[in-house]
Amino acid sequence: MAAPSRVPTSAGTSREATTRPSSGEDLHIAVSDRLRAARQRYSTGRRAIVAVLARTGRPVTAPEIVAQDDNLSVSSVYRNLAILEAAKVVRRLVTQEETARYELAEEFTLHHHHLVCESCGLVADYVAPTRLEREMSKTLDSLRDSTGFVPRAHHVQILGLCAVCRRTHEP
Amino acid sequence: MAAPSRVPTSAGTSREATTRPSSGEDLHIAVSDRLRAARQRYSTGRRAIVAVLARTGRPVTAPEIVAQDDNLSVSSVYRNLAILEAAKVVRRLVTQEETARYELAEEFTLHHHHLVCESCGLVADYVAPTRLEREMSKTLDSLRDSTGFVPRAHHVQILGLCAVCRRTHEP
DNA sequence: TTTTAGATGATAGTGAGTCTCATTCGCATG
DNA sequence: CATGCGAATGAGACTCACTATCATCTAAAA
Repeated sequence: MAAPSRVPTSAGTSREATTRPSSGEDLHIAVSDRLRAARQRYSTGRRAIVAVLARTGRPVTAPEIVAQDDNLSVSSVYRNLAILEAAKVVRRLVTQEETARYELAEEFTLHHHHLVCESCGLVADYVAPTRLEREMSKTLDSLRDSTGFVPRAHHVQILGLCAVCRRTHEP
Repeated sequence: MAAPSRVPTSAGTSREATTRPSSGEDLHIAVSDRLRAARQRYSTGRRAIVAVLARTGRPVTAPEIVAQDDNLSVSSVYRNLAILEAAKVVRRLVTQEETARYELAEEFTLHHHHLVCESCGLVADYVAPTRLEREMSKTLDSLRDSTGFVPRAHHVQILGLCAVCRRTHEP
């Protein structure tokens, strides 16, 4: 498949659009607190992973993280991503491609969804209109009431063609 | 992870809820037409795969398909699933688990989304309220207009606890 | 019946993700 | 400062979903 490593400005969402001002040292302090609450240390390797996630500003794969920092080993990255996910610091998400992607948890960003380009694999953040989110909340409430399923989170993927591929490749 | 092979009645959606009356021989005729349009044959193996998908009524993995029919080989199942997907007969979807799942395309079912149980991995079909779908359509329209991204499809995953796991396991 | 394109399946290969375990780090004591 | 100890690390073996190869087989057309 094509390399999905491109800046997501094409989809109209700017790189920092979904990142709160807690981007700098505040982020690391907040993450540290959260890990301490989970009785986990904020080690150098974990800090490096969080730094990559914050710097990139869009979901990245584990191999990409390893490639971006020579000091990170494969096994440690996977182990620490699992720990960070359990501590609700990062969120693991899957798209149509074969590799899982990771991003900072929504506490450190805005509630958002994803645009997935079916041609190049680009994954861009997308903040949905309030009206849609409101309707989604109502739906989840009634789902809980009318069935036994207890919703905890929802995730919308919008598949299509990003602006670049639309011009470049297909009609 | 837990075995995700259980009947989805627990989530309030019955097994056939998302399958149109074209379940019987009509289904195979429609699929045959679609394959012919794609210049592909409706071979025995492909018919067997479609039969499994229609019979199961919820997304299944490739290994599950192989296990359900002794006459199917691994390589043929994967090859034919790819061909059926290209011909828009089946749809490939991914969840939080590591394995991809396949279901009949929406032309042969109703437009629906998925409830994913975070405890046992169950994936159940879910038909959303009209109001939500209407709001989603509006959102996609404005997305197309305001950004360069051209939406082609959307997919909602609702993560949570199914009725069974809610009673059995966690509080 | 012959031809031939397409379908099949055994098998080897790829790569993401996991497990193991010996080593090292970091923090807290004596 | 030294020592101890649990947690973190990383190299590498391993698992498994998925793909590529290729010889064989099937079935539609001539």
